[in-house]
Amino acid sequence: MRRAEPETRGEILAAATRRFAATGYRGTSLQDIATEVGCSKATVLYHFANKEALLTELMAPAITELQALDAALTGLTGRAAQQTAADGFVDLAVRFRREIALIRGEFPELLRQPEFAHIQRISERLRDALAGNTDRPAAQVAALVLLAGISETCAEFVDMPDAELRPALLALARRALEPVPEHPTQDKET
Amino acid sequence: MRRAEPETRGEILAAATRRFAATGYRGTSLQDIATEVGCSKATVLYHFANKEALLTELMAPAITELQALDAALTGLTGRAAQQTAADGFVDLAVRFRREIALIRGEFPELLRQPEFAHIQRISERLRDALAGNTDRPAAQVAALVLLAGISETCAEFVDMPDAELRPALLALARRALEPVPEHPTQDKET
DNA sequence: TCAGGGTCTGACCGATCGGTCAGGCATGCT
DNA sequence: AGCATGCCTGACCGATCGGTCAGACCCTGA
Repeated sequence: MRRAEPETRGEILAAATRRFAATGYRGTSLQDIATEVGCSKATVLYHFANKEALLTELMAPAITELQALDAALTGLTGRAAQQTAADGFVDLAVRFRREIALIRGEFPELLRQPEFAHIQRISERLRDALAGNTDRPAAQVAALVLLAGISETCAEFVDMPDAELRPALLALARRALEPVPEHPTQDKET
Repeated sequence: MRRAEPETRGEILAAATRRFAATGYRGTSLQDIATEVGCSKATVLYHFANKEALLTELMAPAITELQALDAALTGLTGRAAQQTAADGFVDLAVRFRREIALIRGEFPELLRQPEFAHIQRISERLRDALAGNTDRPAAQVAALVLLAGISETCAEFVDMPDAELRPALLALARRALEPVPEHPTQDKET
């Protein structure tokens, strides 16, 4: 199966995207991807060092922007952190719906691997920000429900237009988030 | 490793619960369970027909109550359906936190198997009820965010006392759910 | 004493997984 | 022509998976 142009790499990426989205990362074998492309499994491993390299390349843009959101969050507290986190996360989730769908359900498990430890930490900071940097259980619960729920919903509604999905999520987040005081922990006002 | 009393079966169930909760259903091998119990893999398969039978036995009580909630939903529409679904689902999610944690993340995949097709249908009806039986995207989005978010949150906060978790989730659900007209489909007013 | 049934096990099976490797083929440079 | 290089492949590897099976062990009842 000789190919005229060296587009194989791109085709592998595209096929991997489809298969990961359909059956998950763990549920997709290199053979599955190779079959969909129409090449051999060895060819897939010629273009990518291993299965994980495929996933990381697919997720790279999303991770970059997630880190940017995390950076934008530093220094913010209370309501400001809450709103920045909510708006920023909804935006990311909507735009990177496909990427979220790729690792659907396998998020907790993938995060446990050391390579993704920093993402784990980012998502924790995101949760704290959404909770307005409060330890109050109700705020933590609301923050986690939103984070997890928005991710899953975006993965589920891959075909809904951005213009419908985004405002619906933003409105929901505004309704759901508990208002918090401006200086939450041990607040004395500066 | 002879055992004095025939408690092996129970020990296997307990070990399976711990392992599934720690590394997921797919991420746990029969050998893992056998090692934790201190018996052979063959013994696990002597007491349970196969791996799936272990899971279904673990999930049976939760599934039964989920079906009961589904039954209580029939005939209800609009606000009544919304509130019954929200209260009922929060209650189930809180009480069966451990069971949710067992299949964490693998829900979509497990649902795809024909044995669990009826649960798939129940969760769809639950989502419709939470949305107040409306097709409006905003309502469907809110319903799915709540369903997925509450499940994940309960699985995450396994150690939070019911008395804290339940009211936090109920308050959140009440805030998050869009009010819907009483007779939603083909509505003209509002 | 012996038979039978419940419990448990090691050895084994076929399938599938991610990954390796030596080599084949086409192309383009020298 | 000869050679290097990029692309691709079949054959193969060790590991692990869920599951099977013949038989060993122990207890009980006749």
